[in-house]
Amino acid sequence: MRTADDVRARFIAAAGEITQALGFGRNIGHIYGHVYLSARPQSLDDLCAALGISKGSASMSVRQLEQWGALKRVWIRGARRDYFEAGLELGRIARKAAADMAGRTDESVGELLAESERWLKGQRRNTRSPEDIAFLLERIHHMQQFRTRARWLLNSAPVRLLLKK
Amino acid sequence: MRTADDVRARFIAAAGEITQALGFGRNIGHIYGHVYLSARPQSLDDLCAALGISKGSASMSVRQLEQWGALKRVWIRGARRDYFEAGLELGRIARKAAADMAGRTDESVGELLAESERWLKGQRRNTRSPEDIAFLLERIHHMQQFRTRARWLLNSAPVRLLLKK
DNA sequence: CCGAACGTTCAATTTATATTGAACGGATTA
DNA sequence: TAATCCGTTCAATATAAATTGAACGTTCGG
Repeated sequence: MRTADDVRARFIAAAGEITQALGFGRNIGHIYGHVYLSARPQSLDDLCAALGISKGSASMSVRQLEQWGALKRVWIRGARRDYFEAGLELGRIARKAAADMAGRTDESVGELLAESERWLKGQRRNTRSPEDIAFLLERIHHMQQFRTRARWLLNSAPVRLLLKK
Repeated sequence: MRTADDVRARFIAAAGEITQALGFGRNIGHIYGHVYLSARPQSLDDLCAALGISKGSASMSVRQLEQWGALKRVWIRGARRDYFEAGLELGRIARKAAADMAGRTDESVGELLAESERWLKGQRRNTRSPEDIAFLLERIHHMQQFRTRARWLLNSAPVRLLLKK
């Protein structure tokens, strides 16, 4: 490690590996890492030039990062381009990214569980395998309980504390 | 929805979509869903037959699920096959899966940050751009603080409470 | 208006990842 | 010891996802 840019390069590469391992491509991490270590706001073209990525990818990645609060658009007087600087509330960013990931699925699940429960309860009388129905009901309830606890956790004090800032 | 197996099928399909969206393939979710809704322990061949997946995939998936505590091996008297039943401590399972995901990267990051910090501190005197060095140091520290807070959160009481059971 | 500068979109492509299935080795039984 | 039954491994393949880049619409400046 001989220059400040070496520090940047390694940090950015590591950020890319992390976001890749987490299932958002490399570019997301590269972009955030680059802006995070930039003292001045960066334009889309800056990102493309600095990281060697396409404008299309930069545009889409930037939007996702914005939704997480990881990038903020800043307006520079009399400039036509958009500029971005890094959001620094890492906890909140992590929370939004995680919610983004989990949320893709979660909504439909509640409905599925409720519907299954309803049907199973209706079957208890007229089935030839009441034990099986009872077993399934038990499992559905078990799963619903977990979902309740998980929701509670997300609203608990310590979690909120970390994720505010 | 006309039979108990319809309930199973939809549950299993949903589980597969979730694990897929989370970046572990579909089979992981299918397998756990199937065993979770099975009253009796399941063998590898049971899984292959019920889900239409290969033995290789079943073997690998089962191992990962075991590491998360999502499946437990049970021995059945005088049987040569391995049998599996579902672990029901969903919180703990989720935690381990998340740790598995995050942990792939985390270790090396601490080292990278520490090394960067060391180098930057050594440069403060003999550089031509002291402001840039100072800026990078600030960001590195900011990131380290977040990591500290995140670790603290994972050991906090409410999180432990949810994840025990 | 016209032309250039930008950001966005999306089909095509590349890249990464999950999944398969044939080959292998250990263990059990005859 | 040979034959079979199982689970595992890993190179090949199939599948999913990220990334590109050309085409497009909009906005701004001249």
